[in-house]
Formats: sequence, structure tokens, C-alpha cells
Amino acid sequence: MHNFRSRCPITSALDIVGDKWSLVIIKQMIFEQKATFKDFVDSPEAVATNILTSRLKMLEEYNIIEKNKLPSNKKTNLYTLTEKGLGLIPVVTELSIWSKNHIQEFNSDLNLDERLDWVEKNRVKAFKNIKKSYLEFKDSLFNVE
Amino acid sequence: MHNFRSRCPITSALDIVGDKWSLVIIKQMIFEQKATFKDFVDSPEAVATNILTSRLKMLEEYNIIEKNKLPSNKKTNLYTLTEKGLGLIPVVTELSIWSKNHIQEFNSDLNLDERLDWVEKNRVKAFKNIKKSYLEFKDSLFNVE
DNA sequence: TATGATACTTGTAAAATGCAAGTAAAAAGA
DNA sequence: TCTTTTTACTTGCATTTTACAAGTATCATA
Repeated sequence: MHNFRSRCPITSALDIVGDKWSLVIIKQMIFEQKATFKDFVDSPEAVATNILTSRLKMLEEYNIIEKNKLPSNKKTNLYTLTEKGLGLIPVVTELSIWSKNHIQEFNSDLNLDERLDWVEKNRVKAFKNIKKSYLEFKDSLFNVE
Repeated sequence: MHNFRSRCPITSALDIVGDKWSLVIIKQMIFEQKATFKDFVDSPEAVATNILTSRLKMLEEYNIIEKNKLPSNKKTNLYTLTEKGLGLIPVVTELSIWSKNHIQEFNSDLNLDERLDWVEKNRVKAFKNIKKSYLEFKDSLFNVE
């Protein structure tokens, strides 16, 4: 299925989500509540449609995301994170903390959430909150109100 | 200097270290005490020399690593992490935790450190320990015994 | 039942990475 | 001191990944 570069867990994780787009797509799901193909295309990052198609397919094959439809709409796919995908919350959150602390000198108009300082001081609690609020969002997608 | 895809801190971090090799090189420094050009080339991942050259240059430009020589050896460069580079310890460590929990089904002979379960339960302390032990290693490089 | 939206596919260009070979300078060995 | 080996690269070309533009089939909406 995949040619792993080594037996190292870190390298192997990067062999799966270490391309140019996977973690961007995943953070859009977690922090920007994006779920449809159009959601991703319309984002500021503006991934190309062919890349998006191949990344979504691959993330689904690895059980990082799942693809569903609502009974009321046979067209629109809803892409959501699985438990395995939610396991990446700490990874992307740590990237945002690193950015906050070190990247402003290179990208001066970073859009930093003011809660990030709190997140850095309360990691475990923050990861839990982020996961909980994602699961509520996911629920709300399928239990149409 | 760099064309950032968006104002998102996570995307911007990935614009810097989100290529195929940067985080692998950084984890080799942190967890495998690699410091010379040869160290990286000789690793299981076996990065190509032209890629390695360009990545080391780029990481140095971003002040993630620094390049030094010992007075006793005018040939061998020692590449080590700066404070900014050490800030990526949580990122690569979280990748290894995710791997431990979710990747074995795809790469069955992962080389998992038995301390990883402890690390997952004591994140902040673990990050500190990893940083401390790296700084001791870095010291030992320059204070030749 | 026309119109637009959604989720794609296809083709080609550009960029990143991989591979093999070579090189210059320093270090180590005879 | 002279030769050999090691280190840190560079160069050229093949392959893979990503980017961009355009098109298409199906479904939803008016």
C-alpha cells in the first residue's frame, strides 16, 4: 500500500500525512468546520480540485476521514474526521503554537487566535475541548435541525 | 522570501517545514543525535545529498538550525537546533504518539520507544526532558571531552 | 424544465524530489 | 610528505508530485 521510508514512527506518520496538503485539509476540518468538497476549494488556501480529490481518497483509505451523504441530499458529500483523524488534533495544534511563537517575523499578518496562549499552558485540556467541539459539529451535520 | 498560502498559522508553519524532508531531518537531530552531513546521509531514511543541502540551507535561513565548526576540524560542519528549532519538539513528538496509536496497522514493524506511553500521559514534562537532553548533547558536541 | 451548484476528470505545464556521478578541500594514514 | 579516505558538497537528468485550466455528469433549486 505504502512505501515507508523507515521503521521510525515519526517518519512513517509523515509518509502518510507529510505531503503538502493533507494536514492543511485536516486543520480546515478541525478549526474551520469545513466538510464538503466546495468548502475546501473555497478556502483561502485554494487547493486544486484534482489534488483535493486524491488527498480525500487517500485520507479515507487510511481511515483518517470518512465520507457520508445525508439522505436528503444525494449529491453533496460530507467529509468528516474519524477517531484516528481526531488523533491529529495535538499535531496541528502544536504547529499553531510553534507558529505563534516563531513565525510572525516571516509572515507578519498571521491570523492568531487569542486563545492560543491559554492552549499552550493547558495542552491536554485544550486538546479535549477541541475534540469535543468537533464532535458536536459533526453531530450537527448529520442531525439536521 | 516565502509565498505563504494563507494567514493561517498552521498552514504557514507547514509552508516552512511541511515538505517531505524538513521534519525528518529535525527528528533525526532531536531523537537520534545526528549533527553532521554524513550522519543524515547514513540514516535509514537516506535523504539524497542535493535535497539535504537545500533543506539544511533553508532551515538555517529560517533560524531553525545553526551551522558551526569545531576549531579542531575545519571540514566537518555541525548542524544543531536553535531555540526555534527546539520549539518543534512537541510537533514531532505528537506525530510519534499518533503513530503509536494508529499507524501500526499499516507499518507493522514500527520501532516504538517503550517510553512513548509515558510521554503521552506526561506531555509537558516529556517535552522538557527531551529539550534538556538535546541541549546536553549539543553542549557535548562543542565541549570536546 | 431550465439554471446553477457540486463533485469530480482530463490534459498539460511547472516544480519538487530522486539518482548517479563527479569534485574540492580537509583529515587520516603510511 | 605523499597518498588515500572522508566530508560536504555540485551537476545533470529522470521521475514524481503539484499547479492550472478546462471540461463533464449528476443532482438540487427555481
